[in-house]
Amino acid sequence: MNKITIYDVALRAKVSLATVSRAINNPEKVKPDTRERVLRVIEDLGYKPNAFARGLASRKSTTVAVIVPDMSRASIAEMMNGIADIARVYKYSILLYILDQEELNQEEILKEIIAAQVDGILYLNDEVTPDQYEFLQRMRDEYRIPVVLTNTMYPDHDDIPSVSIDYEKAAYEVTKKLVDEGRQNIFMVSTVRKYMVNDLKESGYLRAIEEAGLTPHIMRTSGRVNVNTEHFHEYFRNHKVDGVVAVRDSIAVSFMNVARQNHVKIPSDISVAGFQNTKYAILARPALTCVDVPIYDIGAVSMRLLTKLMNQEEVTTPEVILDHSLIARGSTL
Amino acid sequence: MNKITIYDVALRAKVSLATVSRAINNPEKVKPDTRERVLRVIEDLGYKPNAFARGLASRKSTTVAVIVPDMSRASIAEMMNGIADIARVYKYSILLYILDQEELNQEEILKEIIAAQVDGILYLNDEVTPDQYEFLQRMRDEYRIPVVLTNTMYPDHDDIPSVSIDYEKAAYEVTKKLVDEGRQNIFMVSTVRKYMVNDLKESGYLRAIEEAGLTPHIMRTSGRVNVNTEHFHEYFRNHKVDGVVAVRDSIAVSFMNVARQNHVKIPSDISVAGFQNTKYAILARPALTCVDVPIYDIGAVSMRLLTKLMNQEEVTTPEVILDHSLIARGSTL
DNA sequence: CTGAAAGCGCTTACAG
DNA sequence: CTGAAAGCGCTTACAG
Repeated sequence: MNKITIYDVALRAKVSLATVSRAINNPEKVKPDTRERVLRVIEDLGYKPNAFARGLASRKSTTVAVIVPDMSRASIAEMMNGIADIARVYKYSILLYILDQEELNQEEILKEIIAAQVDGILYLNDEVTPDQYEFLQRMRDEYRIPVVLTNTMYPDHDDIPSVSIDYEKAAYEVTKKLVDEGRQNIFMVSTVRKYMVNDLKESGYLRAIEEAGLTPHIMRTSGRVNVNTEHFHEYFRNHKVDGVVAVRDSIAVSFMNVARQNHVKIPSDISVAGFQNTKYAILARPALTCVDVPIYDIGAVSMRLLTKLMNQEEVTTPEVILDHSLIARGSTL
Repeated sequence: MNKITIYDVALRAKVSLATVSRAINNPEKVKPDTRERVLRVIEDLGYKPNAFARGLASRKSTTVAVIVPDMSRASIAEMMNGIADIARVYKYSILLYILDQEELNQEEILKEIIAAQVDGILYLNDEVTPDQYEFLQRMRDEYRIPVVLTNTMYPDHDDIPSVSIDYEKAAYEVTKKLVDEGRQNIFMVSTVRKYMVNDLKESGYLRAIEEAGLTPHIMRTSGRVNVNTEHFHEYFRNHKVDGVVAVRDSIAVSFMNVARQNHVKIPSDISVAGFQNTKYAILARPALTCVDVPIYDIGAVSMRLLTKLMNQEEVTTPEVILDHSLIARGSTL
């Protein structure tokens, strides 16, 4: 067992525990001489402060809670990488909370997070309901825990900082691309549930469509492949379509598959574009035109922003917008 | 702030703190009468034990470390769902450790995990090097922390429990399917780095090929799409291929794309199969035949197994093998 | 710049 | 079945 305590270090370095503690946490408050001696002993003994004792005494945990919906969406995994890398740099541990769909136990999770006494919270979710936003506000106001929204935002509020791209603009740009190709019947394929970022994508789409004097068509489908396949087939029977902007790559690919089954050629008959630039887009044939979202960076930047908040540093821009780009591939002209 | 402590509860319930503690942790040691009274007060006050104080006093954290390579592989995200669901049932928190490729800081992470005093470790990684295995053995022997290998195993050792499917058998079965179709030049597309489970897949492949009196061809490529695309093109110039078993769905899909570029028809000219049954397999055209790996279950079962080990319960089978199945789709005859 | 001491909020033998 | 008390391993005013 790792029995080495701060006391062992103090004994060996011939100082008090207080000094050992300071050498670790406030090195500038210790004379360079003794500091070095202490640090050497720490090294020699392989001493590592007990996280519980430290947490109990300091009321700080150097732990952040990462709250995610379910992890099955590829983008979240990549975001986690960005978060984890930066967390390591700043020596924070990550406590993972996965929200199941029902979210019945929201109150329970709140309590858990409080009990864990995390220093900060990263909230990764496309969807932020008013309830959830209020929940996060409570976390911040009542418990003084900084919160950052990662890859999402809440409309008309900037009291909780967020890191994201300009989804409205991105959607406008992709849609505009299809308009410029001369497409007349451009559909947006969005999701049934109300996702905040998808709302933004819809607005961007609408802006481009209206600007071009075309008629908007928003089709809401499920994220699940088997469900939306059925849905798409119906569409081909009843609608004229020559352009599609899907809110996710996988939905776009799924749409292309159905289009092909209906003997529609891509991109000559229909232009298709997606969002995220995942492996789905790259592996599809034709490869999918899409908005490239810097997912890793969004994770990394939001973790960095959170560290600033946890250190009470001044944060000037509560809403960080990262750059995106449009990647043209074979699914459009 | 959440100022409610065990002391507040004791005061209100007119008992000592010891009794409150027992009512929570060893309810059977408290008279039903008082127990109920205490629990009611806990409920009323919304009391939640401070995790640090508890951890410090009990030397138990009710936290498990989940060590994962990088999260970008879809399968791991799904496994995390299984882990998280079961963890919640048994009231364990999840501390996430993401290993970067280099793993230079392995020793550092070891120390971190020790300092965090986790009660158990779940090790998710296709690859287990001798170094890493030794590291895990130390965790278990020196620090008495139970460890479970999730979706991997270490050959010829069963001292660290594992949960997985029979990859050798699965690979044998897929390969056998291609053999039964009459394919003569069946390649296995595996990865450059030595992944334990991929070794097992290779053995299964070899067994089926040898049994059929065919010549084995194992091609090792990179997991990255742009790299292996190049690689595959070369193969078409230099080899006769009529069957391919890839160690991952995405590699199989990537191979199909290159095959099509080389004017090869699937499945008439080449049968292709993959592993995992991810969304890549479902979205591909033709849809990919593959081994369905019960990824969620592997996560859930290994977490459950870990809880048993942490409670010192008897564990009879150190190597849990879950069922897999073969899903035939359009990429094979 | 350093040390002695209190205290963080629990758990757990030890008595009774 | 219950309570008093020690102790888990740190941090942090407070003195000096």
